[in-house]
Amino acid sequence: MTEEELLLRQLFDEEKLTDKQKKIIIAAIETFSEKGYAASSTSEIAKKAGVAEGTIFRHYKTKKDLLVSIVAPLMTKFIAPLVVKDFNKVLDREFETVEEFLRATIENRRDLLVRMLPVVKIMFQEIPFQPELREQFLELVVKNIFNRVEKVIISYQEKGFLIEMPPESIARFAITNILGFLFSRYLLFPHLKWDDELEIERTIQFIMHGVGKRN
Amino acid sequence: MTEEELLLRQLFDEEKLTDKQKKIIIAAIETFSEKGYAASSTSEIAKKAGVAEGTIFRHYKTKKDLLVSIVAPLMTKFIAPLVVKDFNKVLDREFETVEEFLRATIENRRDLLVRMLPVVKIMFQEIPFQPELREQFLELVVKNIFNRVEKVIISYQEKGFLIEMPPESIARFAITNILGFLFSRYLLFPHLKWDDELEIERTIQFIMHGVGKRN
Amino acid sequence: MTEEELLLRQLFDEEKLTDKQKKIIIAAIETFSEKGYAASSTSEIAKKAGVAEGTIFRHYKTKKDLLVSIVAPLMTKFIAPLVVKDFNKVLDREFETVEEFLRATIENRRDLLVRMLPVVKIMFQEIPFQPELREQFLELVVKNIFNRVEKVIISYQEKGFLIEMPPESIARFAITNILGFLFSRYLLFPHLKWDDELEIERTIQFIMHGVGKRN
Amino acid sequence: MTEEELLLRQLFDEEKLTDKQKKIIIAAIETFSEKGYAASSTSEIAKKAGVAEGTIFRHYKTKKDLLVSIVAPLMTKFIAPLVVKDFNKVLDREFETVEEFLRATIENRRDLLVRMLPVVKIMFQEIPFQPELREQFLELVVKNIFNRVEKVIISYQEKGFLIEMPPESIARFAITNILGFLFSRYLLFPHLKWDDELEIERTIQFIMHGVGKRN
DNA sequence: TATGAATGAGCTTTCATTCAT
DNA sequence: GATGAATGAAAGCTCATTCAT
Repeated sequence: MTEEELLLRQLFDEEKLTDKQKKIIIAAIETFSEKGYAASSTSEIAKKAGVAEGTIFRHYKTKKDLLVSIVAPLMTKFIAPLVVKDFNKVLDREFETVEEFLRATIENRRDLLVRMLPVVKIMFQEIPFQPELREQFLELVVKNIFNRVEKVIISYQEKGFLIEMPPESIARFAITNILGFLFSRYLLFPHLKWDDELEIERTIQFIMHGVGKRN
Repeated sequence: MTEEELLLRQLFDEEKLTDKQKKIIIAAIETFSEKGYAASSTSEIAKKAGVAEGTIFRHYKTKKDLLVSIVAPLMTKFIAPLVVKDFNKVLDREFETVEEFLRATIENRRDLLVRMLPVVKIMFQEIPFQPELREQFLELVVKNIFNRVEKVIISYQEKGFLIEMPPESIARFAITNILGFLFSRYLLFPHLKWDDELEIERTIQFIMHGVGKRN
Repeated sequence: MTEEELLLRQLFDEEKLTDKQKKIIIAAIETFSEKGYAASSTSEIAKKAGVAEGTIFRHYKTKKDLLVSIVAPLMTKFIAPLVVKDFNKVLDREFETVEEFLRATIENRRDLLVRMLPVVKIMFQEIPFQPELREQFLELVVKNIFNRVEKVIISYQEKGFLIEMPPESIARFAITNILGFLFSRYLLFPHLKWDDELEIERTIQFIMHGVGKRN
Repeated sequence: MTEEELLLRQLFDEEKLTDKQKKIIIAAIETFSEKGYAASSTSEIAKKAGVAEGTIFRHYKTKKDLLVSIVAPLMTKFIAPLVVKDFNKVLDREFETVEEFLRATIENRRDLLVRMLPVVKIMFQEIPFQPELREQFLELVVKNIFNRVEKVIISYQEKGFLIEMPPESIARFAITNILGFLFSRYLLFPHLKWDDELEIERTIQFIMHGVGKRN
């Protein structure tokens, strides 16, 4: 059992899901992620999950309900915690540079993030079309993350490691560049050859120093 | 007739499309952009275009053909030129700073880009699911743009305005941050309040100097 | 319930078909036989069968699949056995003339054959256009029947009742003339008046003695 | 230009058809023959004929009209004459055997018949479904041919070459066996290996003497 | 006369959803 | 709870036919 499946099962246990429900969710994640929500059929998901078509509708009133039931709890319980996990520790440590913080943050979470990419992919694919998800995303993820991240940023600004730009802008740039790398790497052009360590290092360097030459 | 429609019509004239074909394309862009490709029905597009459903299939053998016929020529004829337009002029000018170049590049094109956002949205929504589009995108847009952008970057590197990072990485960061802003601004959170000029300025500043403090 | 339907139901039971599937097959046979495969619509078949159109496609992936599913098993289970049924008995009997054998063979089977004519009609209508059916027909019917018929012919040749022509040619002539009568009678010109018994007798006479006068 | 095309063109000239009409008819024969009438589309015929779709409907009000326009004149002007051609000569000649008559009749016409098989195929495919064609066939071909053939048969009966069976029955058997051979050979199993001369000889022998042994 | 874009009815097929078992 | 046959609306697509040019 992979770490990802473990994580999902943890989640399942909290929700007290039956065995069939778990299989349905795993199959749905795989299918939605590969083909997109609209192009996925419930019959295909049922087949992949090894359950009857009717079983899906016993647990989820509609197909959209299945989508929301997958993405919503993962937004609350998984993605937000993933990003802000251990930030308190970081905040307590002294003399740490921002570079080290970023490196630790990215590297610690990269593997897991990669494994969760199917769900992330679904999330970003569907947010433009599902107002329900968009609002949940704003409420649960964006606000949550930005709040926590801003605190870290302010702390580093106070230590003189970061410029005086508004914390939410710094947060946006940091997140944009991390996600920008991950999206190029795993969603848009997974077939190209990538030197992951080097790209991460460059991303950190870029976030910190930009590309303008200091004279 | 909006400027966007004008632009489309320019494009149409080059392709010598009939009146109905133009209406179909406009309706398809609108529908695909609003609902995504898979969730759009040809009957809805036909209705919106004011033509019979059969007319769509007279011009485009399949629904996917319609998608590709919309996105592909816009990739070749519009998006790539849009990004690299006037780069030669820029390259000729002396004493110009990178900041000014970025500002000119972004501001010149922003309005148009915003109007073309429906197509851009379709492009990025469908690239993960349509290998055909992904390859065309790599071939027509990525290579084309990166080639041109790299020349500009090298020229600025020679003038001592940019650090010695590989040009394609600098290009990736610049594009990531510009698109990152535009996506947040227009696709993900169009409902939030934005101070566009300020955000553009900050994006430029960020690209140039990062967020690390110079001691 | 007619004898034909009884026969079909026998067949159905072996295949363990649901009630709706049986209705679909009966309706399909009727429709294909009346209008030909290509001119029959699935919606008409569904209406005639009293099921929803979707039900047809739940059981038969495509319309062609429905055609093949009707014709193929009837070729294996019905037509070949029909023709060669009881041949062993015939082979065991002594002193029987070929005329009596032909008369028994034709008369025994004529009623049933007439009732199965819809399926036979479909078979012969579609064999020129469906390579799949043609191959199945060759494999299941032609080889099977010719093998058995040849044995009978050789047995009668040994008894001195038949000339020394190759058995497969004799078989071909016999079958041609029997089918030729049945086709003229039931497919091409069913509206003409026919004296069936007389025509059968003449057919037998013709097969045995030809039309040349013995001097 | 093959003999078949020559024949068609002869026919065309009598009907004073335009060049496009001829092309349409040739294309329609080819398509109907390959796929059957219902499975052939007018657009495919138009493409094959090198004319616009509209052109077909300028000359033939409906698709069925095109079918009838092809089959009907060929029934009157071609098939009936083909079968009964030169019968008068035959009737005049003395001492000719039936075998020689059949051999001459079959062999003389076989090549041409083979080339006309597409039309013959269409005719027999569609007669069961098109009452119009069936009536024309009965009127133009069956009666015509049977009349002429019967005269020949009676003549040979008078000469003592044929048994006293009703002429129309003798005609039916002869035609059945000739067509039976040609259908097996060219429509049902064209892929098998055939020794044409031998089969024709056997067919003649069979028609004359049957398969019963003379003791 | 010939064209071919346009039509819309109708085709085959898919699919989310229901419900008797 | 679980099933899967059945549904029927709607999907993508085809095609004979029309008509302005």
